[in-house]
Amino acid sequence: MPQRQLDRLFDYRIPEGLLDLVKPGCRVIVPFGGGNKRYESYVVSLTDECGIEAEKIKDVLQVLDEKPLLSSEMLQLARWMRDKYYSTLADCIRCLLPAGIHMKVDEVVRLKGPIDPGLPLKQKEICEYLLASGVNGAALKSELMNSFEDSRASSLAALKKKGAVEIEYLSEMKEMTLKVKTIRMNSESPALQDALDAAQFDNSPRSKALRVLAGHALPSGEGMQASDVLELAGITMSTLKTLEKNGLALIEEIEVRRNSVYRTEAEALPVPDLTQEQESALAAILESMNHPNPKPVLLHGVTGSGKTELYMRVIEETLKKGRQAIVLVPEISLTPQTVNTFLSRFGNQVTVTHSRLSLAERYDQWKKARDGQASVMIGPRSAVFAPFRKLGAIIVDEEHENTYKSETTPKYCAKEVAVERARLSGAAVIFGSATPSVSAYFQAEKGEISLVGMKTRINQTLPEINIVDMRKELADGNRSIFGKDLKEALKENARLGKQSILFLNRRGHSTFVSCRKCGMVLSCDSCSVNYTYHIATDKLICHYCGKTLKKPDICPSCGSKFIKLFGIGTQKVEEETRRLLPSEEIIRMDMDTTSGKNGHADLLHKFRQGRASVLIGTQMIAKGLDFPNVTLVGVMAADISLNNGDFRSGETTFQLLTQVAGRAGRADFPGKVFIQTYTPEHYSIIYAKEQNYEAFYQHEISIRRQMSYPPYTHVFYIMFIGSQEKQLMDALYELSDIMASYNRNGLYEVLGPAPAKVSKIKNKYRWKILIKAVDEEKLKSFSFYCLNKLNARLNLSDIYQNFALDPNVMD
DNA sequence: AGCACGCCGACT
DNA sequence: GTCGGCGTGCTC
Repeated sequence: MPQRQLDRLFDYRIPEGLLDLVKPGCRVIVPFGGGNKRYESYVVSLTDECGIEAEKIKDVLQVLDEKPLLSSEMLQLARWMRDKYYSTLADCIRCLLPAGIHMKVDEVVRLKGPIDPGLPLKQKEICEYLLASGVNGAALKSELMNSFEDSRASSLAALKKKGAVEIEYLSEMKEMTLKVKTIRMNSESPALQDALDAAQFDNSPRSKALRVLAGHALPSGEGMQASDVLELAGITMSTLKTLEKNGLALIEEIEVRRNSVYRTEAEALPVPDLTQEQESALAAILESMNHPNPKPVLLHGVTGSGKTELYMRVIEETLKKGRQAIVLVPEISLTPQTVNTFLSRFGNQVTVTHSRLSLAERYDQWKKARDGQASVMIGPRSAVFAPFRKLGAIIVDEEHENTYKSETTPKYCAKEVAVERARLSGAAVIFGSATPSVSAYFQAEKGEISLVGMKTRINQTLPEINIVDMRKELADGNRSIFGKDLKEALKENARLGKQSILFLNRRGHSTFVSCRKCGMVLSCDSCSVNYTYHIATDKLICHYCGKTLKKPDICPSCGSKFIKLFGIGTQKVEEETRRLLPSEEIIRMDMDTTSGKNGHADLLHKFRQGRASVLIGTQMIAKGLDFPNVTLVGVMAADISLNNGDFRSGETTFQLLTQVAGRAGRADFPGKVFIQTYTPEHYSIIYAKEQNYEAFYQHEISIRRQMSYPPYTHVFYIMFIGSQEKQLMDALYELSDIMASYNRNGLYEVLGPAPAKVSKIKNKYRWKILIKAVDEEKLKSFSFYCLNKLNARLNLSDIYQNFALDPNVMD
């Protein structure tokens, strides 16, 4: 059961007939609780004795698996995850298994005889419903309960007690398909045109929904994924349901077809010879792999140094030893080209998972790994759970990417899981990146992981990188979003028939405040984090400590009135680019233009084919893409990612700019990069220009030390969610008092309470407290000690309490 | 979290 | 008396 209060093991008796079938790692169905409700559950271990009175113990009812789904190693991994990520064992086990194998146990209510006319009204209504809508007087409990306005739980219980109805359980495999809700406009509806016209003029959820639908309508009349519409329009499902009710739209459940993109025969690629540098890097990796419990390796190889070829060699070695390998990649770089590289070398030993596989296909891949039909699994973070028997190596490509942290419970980090899993099975872990995360490099410095470096580019020249000081452009009277040089370069590139990419690394909705004259960015003095502007309240808020202030009208540093909110979006860039290059084809790629099934891939394909000369987009076009004809890259506003209100902003900016620089120009055509910024002296920008990781790291790590940020400290994150804001605040202020009183020697720094970045979701308020400390274990025990005190003092049963250690996003 | 049990007011 | 509303505590 995924509830914290129930997160323990329960003992069951195995009836005679099932004795041989129940094995650790199998799923069984057991009765649970007073009502003996049936649950799918996992057998963790078998024993002859337990400390429970014999009469309390119930029987296992059914065994669901012939072969265990979980090895003892995986069970151990699940237990480790529970402790590490404050989750329940059941949630962790579920996370290790492929989605779609789970059993659904339907509860059916059956009427046992004629209806007693003397029954109270509510109970009689239940019986009448069963008689009228049920099959042979039986109906699904969920449907029964939903057909009444009020709650009938106690009435049903009364009927059960009297023996007027009984509950039966039907277990069946969930259908092994992925169904997706889609919505499309109902072109038959006479009211549709009027509704669309009216939708142009306001911002009601309904109008936003209609605009999104109209904007993405396909001639084929195919529907859009409902989840995409919700995201694009910023609305909820109920709005769409209303549209359907009014006959303006149709909602359908559509089955995701079996996707065979990666089933194609791999094109044979030549096996390249290793360079001197690759040879010695490989030797170093293999040498460290030969230890019985190898230390993880950080492979720091500049862009184009041939990391992938090294991965292949490591996998070859692993397979030779009769062991298996996992390759983790960010979902976005899981392109057919990447996959083809592995397929061409390892053929049908390779299996690939990705988010667009149907549930059945994911299950197939999972079984292949378990049953030894595949030896190499490539996939995003969840591939770290591939059920190999003798795992030999886990490779984590683009180790610095934040996609390795899961945002749903259990909030695991695939990199951490990889290390633990490798420890359990004596496998090697290789982290690869051109711009390693500060934390990984820090671990390498401390000797916790071994560092292997590759500094030479094969077949690649570094583009010319120019930093454009936008303050100077403004002083020179240039108010355009393009600096002079970038403008000229864009025109020149178009004239030469070459392609250009423009980046606007803008993330999230909130924006920062900066002075266009002196470049000063308003930041909180107690957290050294930039203030975030909230349009709803017209105030600046520090997301770490919660300090709030009014937006100033003049710059506190130089007194100029050019103080400005930074919020240019990709649309604005597109508009200006069209004005600059009226005869060129331009593609804009962002959340608004890539919603469809293949929106992303289609636009990239179009650009690759040369059917457009400028590509404008957000981060999504920065990662792992390689366009040979692109010779110019412009970063429109490097400051946006530099000032996103997170202590990692320097790191992410450096990584992004370094990646971007790698996009321009390959061997034959040297490229040009323009980085536009209001803070050209920022170390992230300067070192990215120099492509000097080492210098960047030294600078960054010294700031982390000074400011006590990770990796020098750990941050424990507590979020309370509830419908009464005052109750949340009171509870968290109480918690912060408790923490203050136990924090006599100042080992822990308590920040907050503060509202979460998204302070209200679905009418539930969200407030948080952050605690910083050097020692991870002490931090955890201190936090939980104080939380226990708080829970003993106040009744917080209607508050949802959420915890995370060093989370990816501090929302 | 569910769900039963148990204690209390409203209504036949 | 009996029904059903809600608070409390248990679940092998």
